[in-house]
Amino acid sequence: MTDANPIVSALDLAGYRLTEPRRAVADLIAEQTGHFTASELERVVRDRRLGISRATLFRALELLTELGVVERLDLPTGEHAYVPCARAHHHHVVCSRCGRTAEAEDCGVSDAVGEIARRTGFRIDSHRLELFGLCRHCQARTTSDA
Amino acid sequence: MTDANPIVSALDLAGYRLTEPRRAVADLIAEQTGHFTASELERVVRDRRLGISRATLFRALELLTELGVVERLDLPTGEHAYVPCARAHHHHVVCSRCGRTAEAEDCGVSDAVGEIARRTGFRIDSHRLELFGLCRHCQARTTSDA
DNA sequence: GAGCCAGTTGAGATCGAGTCTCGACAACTG
DNA sequence: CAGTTGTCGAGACTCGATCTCAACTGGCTC
Repeated sequence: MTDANPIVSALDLAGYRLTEPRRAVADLIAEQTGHFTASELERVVRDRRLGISRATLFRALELLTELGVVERLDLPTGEHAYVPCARAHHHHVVCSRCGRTAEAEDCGVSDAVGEIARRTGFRIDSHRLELFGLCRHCQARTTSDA
Repeated sequence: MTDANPIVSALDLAGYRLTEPRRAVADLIAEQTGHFTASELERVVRDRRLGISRATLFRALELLTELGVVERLDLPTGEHAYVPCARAHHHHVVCSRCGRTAEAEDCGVSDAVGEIARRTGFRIDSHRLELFGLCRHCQARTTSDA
């Protein structure tokens, strides 16, 4: 089987060894539709008896974060979560009901950042914008539910 | 002594007891110029023999966060930090060298957020923008240093 | 000023995410 | 196919944060 999983290819391209555990983690991540926490993955690993240790899981996540194929974000609760994503700079919109995420491009954010830099006198090197709300699907459900 | 410390007044107004430990924590926070982590505060408490337990410190921080007089933010390193701040919605600019923070008002961010909502179809309820860079002071020092 | 009582506190156990160590193992190279 | 070396697994460890529960105290009442 040629690897259909782009995460695996990313590892390969970056010159990392394609080990069994890494493939497994890559597959797990690839099947996530929204954000996920390390402990969620951990549970899946345990349930499916994939035999991947916690250390390896964290190492894989760290590696993939470095490669830019997943991104770490902070939920309003203070939890750390991960989202699979593309390399370019963008922002994440997280559904607080179902956990679905969407990526949003700049949309004028960098203009705002420039304006903030001007007003505060700071030289802004990086920024992080995280958005929380309801996805289309959950909005519809809320209207009919409540 | 009438309490000059606005954090103490905020506690009072919200109907919480003005206990010795809370006053002490409020004072500590009031003297911070930038962001600070819970463990930094913890060290200060220990150094000054204020006799405040960790649990109390965390409880006070939680309470003050709830009241909106401090805000919790996530540093790029993944650490949790706090900044004293006003109640209105705004964003924090953090100097990655010295830790100074500035508050930035909207500056067009909410327009961008609206645009993102439109494009993704999400109903955005809240967002968090954190900016990292160098403050004026550290920019000057960098230029002369390097 | 004394007494009462719910809200708070302190000490320390506990939790839980994440990291580290180190011997064993397996992926790529020639 | 053997060697090199990157990676893995198990489990101890770290450390931020939370919880428990008995003791205490701030603020109200009289």
